[in-house]
Amino acid sequence: MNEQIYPEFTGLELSPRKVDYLKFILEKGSTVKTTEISSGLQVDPSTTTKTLNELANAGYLNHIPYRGVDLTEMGEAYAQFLVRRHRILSLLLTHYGLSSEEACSEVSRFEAFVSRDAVDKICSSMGHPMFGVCGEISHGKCLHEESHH
Amino acid sequence: MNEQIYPEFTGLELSPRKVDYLKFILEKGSTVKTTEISSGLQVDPSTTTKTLNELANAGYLNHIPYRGVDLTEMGEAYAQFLVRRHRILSLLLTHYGLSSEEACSEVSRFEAFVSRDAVDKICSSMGHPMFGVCGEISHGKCLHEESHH
DNA sequence: CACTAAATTTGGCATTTACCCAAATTTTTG
DNA sequence: CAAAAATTTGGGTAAATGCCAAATTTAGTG
Repeated sequence: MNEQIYPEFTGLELSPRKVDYLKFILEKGSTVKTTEISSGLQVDPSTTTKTLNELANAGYLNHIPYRGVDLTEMGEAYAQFLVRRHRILSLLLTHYGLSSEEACSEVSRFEAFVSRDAVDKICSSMGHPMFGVCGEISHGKCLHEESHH
Repeated sequence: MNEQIYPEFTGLELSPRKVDYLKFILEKGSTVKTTEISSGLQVDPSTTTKTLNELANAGYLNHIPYRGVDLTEMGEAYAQFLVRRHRILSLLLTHYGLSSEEACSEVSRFEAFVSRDAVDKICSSMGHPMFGVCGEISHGKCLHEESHH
């Protein structure tokens, strides 16, 4: 019952790279330092700082300068969707002859452009699988939505 | 036996918008005028001219100024891939609870980032379907590739 | 505790994609 | 042929990404 308090989202609000940042931060759990992200995503620290600020201004992160970032409540809910999307789509592609690695890197290229609506439909059509090729799949939101019908 | 004369391509060489241009031009067949494209893609004619020049410089189109464009041999082969990719991916999504329209517009958003490798695998895994939700599917290249194994 | 090294942030720039507007230029047409 | 329609040019803008150099802050160490 956390799902309802955030405004609707389409899943298309973030650019590809910002999606990477949020997923990375969620997967690290807790506070993350600029350097961790820079080396994780292979970009210059100054680039990281700037992107982090944008994500913070948009409400996804709390950024304490020189200290690090962590997800806001909204950022966490959103990042959970991002990870679910990644996993559902990757799993889907493995059903069509792609290896886990291929599926994963393929999906990384386009996932930012797949809507939440589509993901939810795919997810329920697959029977809300619990495991994907890159980890466990959580279904907070998509299950809720269905019961609203 | 036209498929081999072009260099390998990954399917990722064109930006999303350029993909739209090529698909549009292929579907029009024959020579296309700037205005047709502008109104078809809903952009200013000057934008169209510029994009057309870029596609021509990259070898996909012949552009005769003030007259129009048509696909080079290479451009046509490439555009055929683009259309096949669009149709295969759209068809795929309709198997997961999306309507034809949803699938089509969803795919339009991300198709430019799906590799030819992935498309070929999906295509053969689906048994090279002949019809998609937005038209007939041609399999020039993907069938050839398989026999090369 | 001062000082240097490491981490972060700022400011300045560059590139790619995409687009628009206004002003030429070319083609078409009445 | 002259006005209208179509195209192209030239000049700009904005978002997304990312690097470098310089400044700032934090941390580690005698």
